[in-house]
Amino acid sequence: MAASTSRSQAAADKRRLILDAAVRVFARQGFHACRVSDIADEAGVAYGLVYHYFSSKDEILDTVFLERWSMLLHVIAEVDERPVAAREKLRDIASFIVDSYVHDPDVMKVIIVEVTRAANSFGRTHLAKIREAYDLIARIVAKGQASGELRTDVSPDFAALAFYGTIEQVLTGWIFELLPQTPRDTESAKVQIVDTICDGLDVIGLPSA
Amino acid sequence: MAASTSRSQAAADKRRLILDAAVRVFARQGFHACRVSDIADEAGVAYGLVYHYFSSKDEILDTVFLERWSMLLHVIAEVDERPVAAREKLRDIASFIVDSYVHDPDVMKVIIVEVTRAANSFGRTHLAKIREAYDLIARIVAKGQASGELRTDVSPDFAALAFYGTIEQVLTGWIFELLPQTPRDTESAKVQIVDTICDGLDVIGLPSA
DNA sequence: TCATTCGTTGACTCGTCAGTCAACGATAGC
DNA sequence: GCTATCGTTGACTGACGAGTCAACGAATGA
Repeated sequence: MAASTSRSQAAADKRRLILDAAVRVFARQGFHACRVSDIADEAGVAYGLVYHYFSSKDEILDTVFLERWSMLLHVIAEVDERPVAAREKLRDIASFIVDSYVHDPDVMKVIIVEVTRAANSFGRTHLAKIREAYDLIARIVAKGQASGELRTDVSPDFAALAFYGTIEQVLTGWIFELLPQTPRDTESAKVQIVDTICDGLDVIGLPSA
Repeated sequence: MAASTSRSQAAADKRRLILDAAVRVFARQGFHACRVSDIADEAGVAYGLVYHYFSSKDEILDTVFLERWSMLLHVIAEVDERPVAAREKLRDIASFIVDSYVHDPDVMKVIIVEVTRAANSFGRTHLAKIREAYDLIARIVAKGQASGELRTDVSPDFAALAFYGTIEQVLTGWIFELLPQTPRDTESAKVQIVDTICDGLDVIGLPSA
């Protein structure tokens, strides 16, 4: 009847339904440990329908990762366009990632645990895409060094690794409940990440206090 | 005849042989992707013998991890005993881990890729053991804060995460060849890790140059 | 020399699960 | 109302691989 209930729209909704169910199942049981039937059950659809919308179990995870990672790359690139200090750019990126986790922990858990931190099995396919993020961050650092904001005795690549590594480690800490994650904690993490990294990168590091 | 060729000694050697072969296979193919028969083939023994020395495929990885991680915990605790500056302690720990990788990349690759960074599947079992390392590092930071060497506006737990996270990210970069790893690179990484983290932790951060 | 022990062998079993497929049924167009 | 389309169903298959087990044989000790 209405356009919103047309054949193709309903199909798109079902696809989304399966995708969202898959995220919950992957987050709960892990990609390898779960069965495709678990995803179908979680979504409330028949087993076969999963294969109507996706060609394989892998493709579901691919889709989940690419959807979100593309968003991240887009945000990093956009932040770098802004005419602000390098430190502020890094703060915005850290904030975006932390907020992404707070807003939807399951998706971030799946991306980190099953792709980013699983470069051996699944991440291998996406290594290039993951690397793009490192490179964009390294570029921000390089610009900061060129403008004299950041010290030059740490390579941009290394700095990007330390920056992203710290963020990922913090999210991992939350995911596995090694670190408290009250709204207060998640908010202060944004500051601590940038403070810790930047006061080691600034030409003259001064404690913020 | 000689004690070195006694029954029990020969058995211990075979066990070691299988363990070393498993490390190579895990590093090459990944824990999930390899078959137990691959390990047997690599070790040059019959399939069944693997199950004579280990009760399951999991137990092999357990053994590999625990052997090396216990060593790491021991070193961290020992370093903390030394009457030196916190920064020097962190430098020694970073050096030990980097040297471990340089000396035997396969073992470190397996531990990081299959256990440390796989907290969802396998690492879950070892979460407590992994956490011990964070806690020991956090204690070093806390002492450094108490003695006035390190700034106090970053929590020890957070600092430990940033420190270890940076190291792990660098090793991961080497493992997946995102980062150059000539002897010169690995040596300079030791310095860069500590510089990056500490000049953000020191009361007054000054570039080392 | 014979018997016992135990390291060693590899073919086999058995459960699991990704992916297939034939059939069903609701909607849309005629 | 009739037919074609296509979303939907779930039982089934085929491959794969962890773990078992019965039998073998080389040291050891009597």
